[in-house]
Parts: sequence; structure tokens; C-alpha cells
Amino acid sequence: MSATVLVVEDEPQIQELVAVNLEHSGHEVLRASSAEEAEAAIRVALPDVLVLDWMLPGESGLSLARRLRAGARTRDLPILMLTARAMEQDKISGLEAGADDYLTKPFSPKELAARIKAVLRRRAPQLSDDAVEMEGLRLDPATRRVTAGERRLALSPSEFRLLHFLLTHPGRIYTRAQLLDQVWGDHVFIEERTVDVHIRRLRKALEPSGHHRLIDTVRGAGYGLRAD
Amino acid sequence: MSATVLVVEDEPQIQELVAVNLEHSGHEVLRASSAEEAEAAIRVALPDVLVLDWMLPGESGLSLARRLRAGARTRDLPILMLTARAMEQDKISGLEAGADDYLTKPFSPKELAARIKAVLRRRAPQLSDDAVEMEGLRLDPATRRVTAGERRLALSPSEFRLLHFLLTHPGRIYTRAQLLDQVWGDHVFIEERTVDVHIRRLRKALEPSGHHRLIDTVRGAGYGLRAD
DNA sequence: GCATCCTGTCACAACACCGTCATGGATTTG
DNA sequence: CAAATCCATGACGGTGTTGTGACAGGATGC
Repeated sequence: MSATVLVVEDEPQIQELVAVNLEHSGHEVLRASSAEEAEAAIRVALPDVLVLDWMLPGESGLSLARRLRAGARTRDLPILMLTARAMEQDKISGLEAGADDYLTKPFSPKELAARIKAVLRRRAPQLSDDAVEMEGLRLDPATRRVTAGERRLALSPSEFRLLHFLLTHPGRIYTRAQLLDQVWGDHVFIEERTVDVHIRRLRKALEPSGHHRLIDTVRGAGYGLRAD
Repeated sequence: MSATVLVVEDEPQIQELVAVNLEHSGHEVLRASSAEEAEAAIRVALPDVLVLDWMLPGESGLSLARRLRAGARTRDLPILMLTARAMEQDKISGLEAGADDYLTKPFSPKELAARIKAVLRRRAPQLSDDAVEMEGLRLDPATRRVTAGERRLALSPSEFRLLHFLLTHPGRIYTRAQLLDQVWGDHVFIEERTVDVHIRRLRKALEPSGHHRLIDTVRGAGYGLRAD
């Protein structure tokens, strides 16, 4: 799980320490030394998570957190607060201001990595898990089952995602590039022709029940699911 | 049946009354006096159930409930609403906003305990202490026993909790992250692959009776209990 | 304080899956 | 009809995911 982390910390040594550890965990790290810098960075590009020192020159981290919680765009930005001491008071204020979690210095690199991971996991979007059905072909994300009438079909993860997308977007033709973006993800580098192979595998998996006929090939355009 | 209950109530006396009663029932109690405080507490650690006053200073309980229902992480959080009077209007609004049940002041400690129990049973079955059984595999939280037919199986605490969760949520597939949140707690920092190891240990423990076949591995998705 | 159990992590093996390519068939184009 | 595209399909090696045994540290009970 790799993410973009904005580290807001005025002491260069601590900033460096945190940044290096996060990079080592595979994260992209941005840095800021004050609340103002942090806000500017956030304006440019919303990070996935914020590591925020409680004490900062100028506006405090506490205050920044509170403001971020108020803004629509930054309301859901996960915040991990750094506090100098394990003061119960700090904890309470920090959490009231809207931090998701907090860490008291000194902290171990391992704990930092773990907390970041936990915070990210909690914010992970829950994919919709409503079942979809079409002409007796039923796909249920919650149970992860695909059935054709009574019969249960075995699909690989990719076949499952592809069929899920097609079932939720019937009647329209998608280019291979569009399918790669939608099913495999936005930034993957995969040969377009590979989509052909997956379509074929999906067709083969659907063949026992005859549902492979649902998948249309449109020459020169792409693939789609037959709409009635 | 011991759960973590977050009580959101601005009147100190009522808050105290509710809290004491819940603690007496064996629950862990957290307190908040406003919607904002409640939200901060929830961000840090998801409670098992929320007791929420309908009238609060600032944001109303109604509004908070509605927001919690919208968030992916808090969608399934059971909510018990407190209302000052038995207004039919309130009831409707409260339930529409997503409360699971409601209670009108004044209420008896006994009724409070009963409602909490009912709400938990409905929304978070693994927190109730009802025995669960499936294909001869029986788990009883009250006695902490697991039996396969006549045979008694010895499970470690983690194996017990994992099996309990699976037995109360059959059919559905859960990712490793979801299992960590549900079985280990909302706020733990554990490698996802550790779930594999516990699944394996649980399978091994169930093997003598053949019930290990109940546990499904779904490649690329997670684990679940076979539903028939 | 000691022995035991439990737990989280790791390393390695096994295997399913995936991405790519080569080939040949089908369809379109001129 | 020939050439040029485009697509279907089988095969294959690399990659990623899961199963499993081992181990060290911590908790627990005696």
C-alpha cells in the first residue's frame, strides 16, 4: 500500500527522520515546515495522509488540523499527529481537533509505518457490493460468487473484475484502453491486446452456461455487454 | 456479551446515569458531550454501539447519525437514539436518519440494557453471546467452548474470535484488512499476511472433525465461511 | 522464576494467474 | 481478388499470491 504523505514538521532532523522512514516504506513524501507551507502544498495536490507536528512556529498543528476538518475538500484527509510528550491533555486536544491518531516522540520507525498503514486502511474506499444480474447470470461481490442459474462458475480475480464492470455498464462499447483504465486501474502499463486474452478467458469461463454470447466484439472499437 | 459503547449526551446527569448502567452490564463505556467530540472519538476507535441523544448543542444527534450512515467505515455502526419525549414524529425522523432503535426518557436501566443487547444482536452478532452452530460445529461464547459433535476442540483466543466472527457472518468474503478490523480491532497494527497464519491455525484446529473445509480461500479477495 | 502457550513475522515452496507473443482465421478495403 | 487490418486462440515463462513450517518475544499460569 503506497501513498503520498505530507510531513509537516519544523525541526529538520525529525522531518528528515520521518521522511526517510516513510520513503523506506515505499511512500511518496512531501515536506513542509509550517502550517502555511502545508496548506500551500495541500492546495496544489491533496496528499493521501498528513503527518503533522503538534507544535509548529506560527499557526499550530492543532489549529491547522481543525481548519482542515472544516474544509470540504480536506475533511476526510487522514491526520497523524506528532506530539512531543505523552501528555494526556495533548492527546485529548489533538483528537478533538480531528486527528485520526497520534504518536508521541520518541517513536520507533516501525510504529510510524504501522500507524500510517492502519490509518490508510481505514480510509480505504469500500467498493460497492450490490449484486448484479443479467439473463440468469448473477455476480455477487459480497460473497464473491458468480452463478448461472444453479450452476456456480469459477472466475479468476481479473475475470471477476472484468465481468463486474461489464455487468454494471451494459449496452455500451468500451475500447481496450478504457477497459484497462476501468478494470485494471488508471496507471497500469499493459498491452492493449492483453484485454483480448482476458475477454477470451472470460468467455470460456461463461461458456458452460451459454452466457458467453452476452459479450460483444465490435470490430475496430472494443468490447461490450449486449443490452436488450 | 461485552461491547464498547460510546454515549453521546450533553446533560451530565443523564450521561452519568447511562454510563453507570452500561458499565454495570459489563460494557466498556466512552463518553462524549457533543457531536464533534463523538466524531473525534469514533475516528480514533470505532465503538461497537452508539447511544446518541437526539438533542445536542451544536450539531444534532439526528444529523450526526445521518452522516455516520453515509460513511463507509461507520455505516454499520449500531445506533440507539435517546429522545426526550415519546414524540411519534421524533421516532420516525430518528429511525429514518439511520438509528437502529430509540428510547424515550425517562427509561429504566433494564430497558436500556435490553435494547442494547437487541441492537447488538441484530447489527453485530459476534458481540452477542448467543451460541452459533453450523454443520455440527458449535461455538458457545458464554462457556467459551467449541465442539464438533461430541468432540471438544481447543482453540486459542485468537482462533476463537476468528471462528466466532466467521460463524456469525457466513457466506460473505472478507479481505484481510476487514478481518483485522473486525476480529483484532479497529486500531491494530498487524501485517495483513498474519491473517493467513491464523486462518491456517484455525484450519488445523478444525481438521480433526473435518470442519476445516468450511473455510474458503478466495484468491485475490480474502477468506470466508462456506454458505450452503 | 519457570514452563508453557500464544502471537506476529519471516522465509521458502507451490501454484494459480497474468501478460505477452506467434499463429492463423475473419473481415474490411481498394 | 489481394492486401491489409483486426481479432481469436493456444502456448509459455514470469510474477504475484497463498500455504506452511520455523522462530523469537511476550503473555500467562503455576
